[in-house]
Amino acid sequence: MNTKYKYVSDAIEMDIEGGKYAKAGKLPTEDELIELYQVSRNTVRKAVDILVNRGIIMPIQGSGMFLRKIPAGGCINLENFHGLTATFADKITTRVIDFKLTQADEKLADVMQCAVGTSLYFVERLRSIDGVPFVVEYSHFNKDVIPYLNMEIIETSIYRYIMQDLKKQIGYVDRVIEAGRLNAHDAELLELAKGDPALISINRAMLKSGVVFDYSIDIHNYKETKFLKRSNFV
Amino acid sequence: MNTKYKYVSDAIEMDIEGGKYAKAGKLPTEDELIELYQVSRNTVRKAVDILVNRGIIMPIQGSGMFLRKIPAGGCINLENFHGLTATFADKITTRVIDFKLTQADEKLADVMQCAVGTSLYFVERLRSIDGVPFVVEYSHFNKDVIPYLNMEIIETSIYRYIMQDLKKQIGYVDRVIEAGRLNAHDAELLELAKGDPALISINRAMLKSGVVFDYSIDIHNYKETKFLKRSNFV
DNA sequence: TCGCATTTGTACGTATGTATC
DNA sequence: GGATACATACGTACAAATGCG
Repeated sequence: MNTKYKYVSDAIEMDIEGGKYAKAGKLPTEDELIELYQVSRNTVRKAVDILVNRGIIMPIQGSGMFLRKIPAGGCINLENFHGLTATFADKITTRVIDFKLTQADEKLADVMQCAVGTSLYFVERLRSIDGVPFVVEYSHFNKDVIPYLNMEIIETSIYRYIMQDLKKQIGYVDRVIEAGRLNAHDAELLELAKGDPALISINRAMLKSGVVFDYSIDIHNYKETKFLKRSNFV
Repeated sequence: MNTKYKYVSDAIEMDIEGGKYAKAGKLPTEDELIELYQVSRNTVRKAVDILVNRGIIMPIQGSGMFLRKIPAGGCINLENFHGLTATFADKITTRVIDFKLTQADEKLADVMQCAVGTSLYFVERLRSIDGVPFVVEYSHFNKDVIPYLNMEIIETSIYRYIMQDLKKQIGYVDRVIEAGRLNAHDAELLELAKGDPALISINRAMLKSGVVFDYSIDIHNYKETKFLKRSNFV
């Protein structure tokens, strides 16, 4: 089910990343994009809206649609979907610490909106970027949604597997971000000291149908991680 | 310049907050909202889109537009604009630590996209919620945009002053979130210990015209602060 | 300073597709 | 399979901000 606006949005984004509009610092006008992609104005505007919401461009009435400058130092853009693989792509290495089948206890059943006893995959992974330990991820996946997982999948990207192979559409992600202290276990994995600060992200991911399929706790290396959040107001 | 979609969006949001749809757990259908507000379908959809992007509702095709549950424990929603006053409203007290007129040095001129030597207001504030120290904010405001500030304004909400009194429209906010350690000064203000973890947010705010008017560094009490980020995918 | 062209923003209408119930 | 409800996509017209002459 491919849509025109998604196609246009992706095409524009790739052109931005390819540096096509870097010199001008702005996109072509709406009329030019209409001509270029042979779609209606609404479709161009819907495509552009996606990029606006992701903080990539900044339209200014009467003037144009300007590229937003990228802040220094590999931030994880919270609008990008599963930040890590989107931001660092091929630089990531993953070490699987634990991988097993479990059952939802009461607390997990509550946050994952499933029955107590539902089969869950539990995965603990250490992910490094250019060899530097970056984040310890404790993940729970609902086996009703993701019937099968293996080492190869969890060593690369589970999200890609869900979308490309299982053909399921990810709809919504809730993320709570806070700071805390490292326990001994996480500190060792991240090559930091027990009691050091930690940047913690607790995530709940849902399909378009609203079904929760992932609940995970990410303990980030505070020296290496920055989150970027860009907002637009109406 | 009041728009219909903003009116409808605000109206729906107030109804949600007032608990009008809590029992059903979902909004009226698009057709019902069209009838209710006497606007076109596109306008209803645009109004609803705002709430979707803010993570307040979750439309599911063929089914309805469902309310998204609010996570426990007073998170600051990163989609809400200037989180603090939006989230905690009347519980906030502000203590002004420092307030002076300065000039942009090279670093500030760079991030604020103004000339070196531009007049800036510098404000240091400690904000508490229900008497608990919550965040130390170090803010720089471009005096070309905000020609006048006084104690009363900085003790309440500068953003409200900009919008309601100066009638300027806030367009974009960039926010970088990281964790670090408290220095002695901030620790004392937050009633924590030097070296304790800190949740740090560094913000740049722009008007709709793209002019940067605020650059601020917020040092949050890590025991009290949680950020909430909700995303939708296409 | 004024006016005009450019460019994005708002609002309406219509038709058809697609997922859910 | 039919009804319901959200999603995509086309079109039109006018408003509002910017920028240039």
